[in-house]
Amino acid sequence: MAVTSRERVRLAAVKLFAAKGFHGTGIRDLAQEAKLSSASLYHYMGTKEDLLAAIMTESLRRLLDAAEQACEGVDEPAERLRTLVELHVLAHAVQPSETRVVDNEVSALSPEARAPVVALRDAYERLWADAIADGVASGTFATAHPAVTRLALLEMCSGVARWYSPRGPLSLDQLAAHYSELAMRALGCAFASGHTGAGRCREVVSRVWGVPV
Amino acid sequence: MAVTSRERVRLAAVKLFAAKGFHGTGIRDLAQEAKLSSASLYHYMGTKEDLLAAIMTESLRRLLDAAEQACEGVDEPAERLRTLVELHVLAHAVQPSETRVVDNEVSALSPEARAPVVALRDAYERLWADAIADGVASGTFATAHPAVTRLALLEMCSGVARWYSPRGPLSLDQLAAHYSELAMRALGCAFASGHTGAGRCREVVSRVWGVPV
DNA sequence: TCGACTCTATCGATCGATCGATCGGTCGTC
DNA sequence: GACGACCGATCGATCGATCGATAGAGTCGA
Repeated sequence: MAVTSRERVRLAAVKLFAAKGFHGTGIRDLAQEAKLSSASLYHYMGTKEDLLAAIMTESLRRLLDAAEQACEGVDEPAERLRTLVELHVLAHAVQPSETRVVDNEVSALSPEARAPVVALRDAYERLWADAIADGVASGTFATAHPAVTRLALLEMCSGVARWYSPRGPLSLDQLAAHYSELAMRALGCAFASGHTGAGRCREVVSRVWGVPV
Repeated sequence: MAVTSRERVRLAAVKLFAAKGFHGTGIRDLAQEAKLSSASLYHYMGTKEDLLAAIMTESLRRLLDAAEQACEGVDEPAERLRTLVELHVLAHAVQPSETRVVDNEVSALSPEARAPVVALRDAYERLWADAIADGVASGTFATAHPAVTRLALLEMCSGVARWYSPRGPLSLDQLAAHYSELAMRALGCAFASGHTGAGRCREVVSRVWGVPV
């Protein structure tokens, strides 16, 4: 069989949790989407909350790995932040459902299940914080409140998952380049040296998420 | 009585819908928060969905009115966008629950209830689109994809409701000024003429939402 | 080669709990 | 005595989850 039942359950959950929310999605909705009975679902998962937590940690784990791979050897802070922005935007554009679940359903988790998810999220945001702090320290970036700027840029980039459509006028490359330009400008770094890492981001996204970019 | 039951129901709904989502909030949760029985709730509202729709339309109506008031007589595009950004950020900072419900729970509405909400949202975004288009036309702004930039800035500003705390290091004034600066930079308009409308935004927010700013 | 046995994948039926909503009331106040 | 405010009890529906069962594929000793 090309797609296992286990994979169908996961895909169904990502799709429905993103579209209707965790609490808005019933076990029977999940079963119908995965073409299984509601009882069979429990052969592949623990509780509904376990399923959500697994999706979130796996998705964040992938994003964190991808970001670390893409940044490897990129020392110049502006270049590193460009890479982070482009990777984030590409990930949110090619996996909007997954990223929407991660971004919107954290509050549906119990405190115990939430902790590891928040830890992964913090580790990921640390990459952004370090790149911005390095850029500020070296004089490349000029921003009065680096932490606020980081949050603003992250929210800006995550928003892509809420509206981007591949049928729209922008290609993924154009989208990533535009956001990277917005971020550089916001950081007072409009005339940064030529950016050469876009291809590497595409390659990492393609490999980590297994989709053509 | 200082606070009517009707107001308590509304406040309870905003608080709980923002914290746990529409589907994650039960009628009994609402009743407990509003200090009423679940039966009495229905003396003040229609269905649970009616309550959500009323909160969303009222909240968006207020935001749209406030934006129109704040922009009245502001002709210079950069100045107009600054005003919109500051108003949006202030509104999201002082009313995070309301704005989170508006931003996150649209998909919980049935198509019939959703239409007027989306129409209001579109009218509001039109103000942003016009300001950006005017600025691009007059050469004040430089952006390759105005529509994408508008979405990026809107998501960036709306994100404030997800993290801002008045106990943090930034005052509301500093927050609004910083976001307005980020937006101007992103639009390639870093050296815009002195901004004088911050006081007007504070006044409008204070009046429309009835809170001290 | 053949039964006996095990394991995986799946299901219909159903559990107790909770859901949103409604009923027929009881208060106090004007 | 009419009315607005409010509630205990309860409705049918749906919730997440579990039950015992079955069909089929693989395993293994005789």
